[in-house]
Amino acid sequence: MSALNLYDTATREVGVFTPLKSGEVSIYVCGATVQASPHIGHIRSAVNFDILRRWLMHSGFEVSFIRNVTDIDDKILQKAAQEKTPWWAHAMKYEREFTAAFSALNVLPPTYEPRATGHITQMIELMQILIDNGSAYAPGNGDVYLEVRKLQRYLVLSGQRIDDLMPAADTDGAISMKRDPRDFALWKAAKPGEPSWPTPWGAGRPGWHLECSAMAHTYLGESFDIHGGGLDLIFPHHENEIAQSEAAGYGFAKRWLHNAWVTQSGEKMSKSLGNSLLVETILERVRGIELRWYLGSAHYRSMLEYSESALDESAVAFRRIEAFLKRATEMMGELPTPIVSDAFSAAMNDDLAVPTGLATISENLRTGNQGITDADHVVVSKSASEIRGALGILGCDPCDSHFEDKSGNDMTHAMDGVVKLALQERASARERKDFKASDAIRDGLLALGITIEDTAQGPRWSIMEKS
RNA sequence: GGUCGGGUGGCCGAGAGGCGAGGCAAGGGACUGCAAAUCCCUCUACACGGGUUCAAAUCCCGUCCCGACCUCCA
Repeated sequence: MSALNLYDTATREVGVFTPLKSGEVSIYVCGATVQASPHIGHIRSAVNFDILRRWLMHSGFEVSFIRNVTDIDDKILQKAAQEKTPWWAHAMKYEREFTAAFSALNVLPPTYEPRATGHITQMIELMQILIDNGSAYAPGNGDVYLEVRKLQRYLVLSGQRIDDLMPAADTDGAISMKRDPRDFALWKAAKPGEPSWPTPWGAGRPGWHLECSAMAHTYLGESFDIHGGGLDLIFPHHENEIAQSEAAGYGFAKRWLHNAWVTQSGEKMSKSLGNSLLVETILERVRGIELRWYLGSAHYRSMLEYSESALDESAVAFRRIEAFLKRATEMMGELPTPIVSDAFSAAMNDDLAVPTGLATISENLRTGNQGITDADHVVVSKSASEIRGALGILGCDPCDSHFEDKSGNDMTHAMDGVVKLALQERASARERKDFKASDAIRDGLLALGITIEDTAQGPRWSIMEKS
């Protein structure tokens, strides 16, 4: 089997992935700033990195997966003030929404999920190092800045030059205490009424995502394998993380992965544009597993142009796969064992080429369906196993216990009996060629959301999924 | 202005020098009492103009168009 190749934003090239420690992979992904409800763009990012994680685990790696929660920032304070709720209550509310959305989409919980507010000590330690070695300065107004002109390297991810950057909007001309307008805040002095934590340089709160540098260091060490996040974090968020960490002498991330957006009419989904689609809203239309299938089906570096028809089409395609697995299971009398095929592996090893991987599912689906028609157990078993194996990597295995109905009032058995009684009536009507009566039964069941299919092995019924 | 992506059939979406991924839709067919489900067949493409090459969707040059980032967006 071929080795895993991954893209690296820093080099803009796909190359062989070799972890720092053999057999182990450390990943830090920028999670949510919990200031509002999650939209499908946020969750796409989580799904993409979850697929990476599952693939690494399948490939035999021990994966440490850290995904942070930024629970203190300007927008959280601003929105909490608008809603007249304490900032921490605001943050917690949305953190729960994110957690619920992750769970609904079968995103594995991270190995650890550190919150910014729980790591102020580590941030102070980091700032102390940066001030001591001359990389950062505290001009006395309570802020702490990183001096970008002193950095050995800066803007290595975005490939820009400091002098090409547009003047920063936050410099406020003469008021600025910065040595250079491009210097950025590691720590921000508290304004009256704002929450703050004491430091040697004054009370305040984290600046440019200092928490990510501090927490990555705390849980993954000075160097780690992969840092992930959305495309829009490249600059300035990730550039600043690199600057803060490298100035402290850390090796930091060896590889950078960035996922592309979900767009609408070609435009990025964002709250400011008013075109964001909340996960909650979409889940009224399709099931979590279907939304995940949709979000995961595009290559992670490609924009995913959202439309209702594309979502619906994708859900229908997924149900076809599900229906096959169900029929295959009925035919074989047991769940197919998941097997990851060589073709699917090759696709995943090529920078997680999910779309190419999906082609292998389509091919298996076709041969598998033919196998059912031919009652060929060997063919059906192989196809079903390979499909299940691929779906498992994508986090969309319908047999995954995560997607089981946990309501506890499973009426399937009773229902099966009732429907079979109706089907017996229909069968006898068909025997006496009373198709009017037999169709009436079928239509009646259909009206209740139960579809009937006549197969060589007799009729089978299923409940239509919501759509 | 700087930086980075992208333009592939009716639609979605891979590929990155030579064998036309795959899906959806459409049309035809098989199966069926009719359906449904399933299978088979058919169709169409690489934004534009040059160039390199035996061979270009793929490499080079130029043009047009779209998008993103440029100090707190996934």
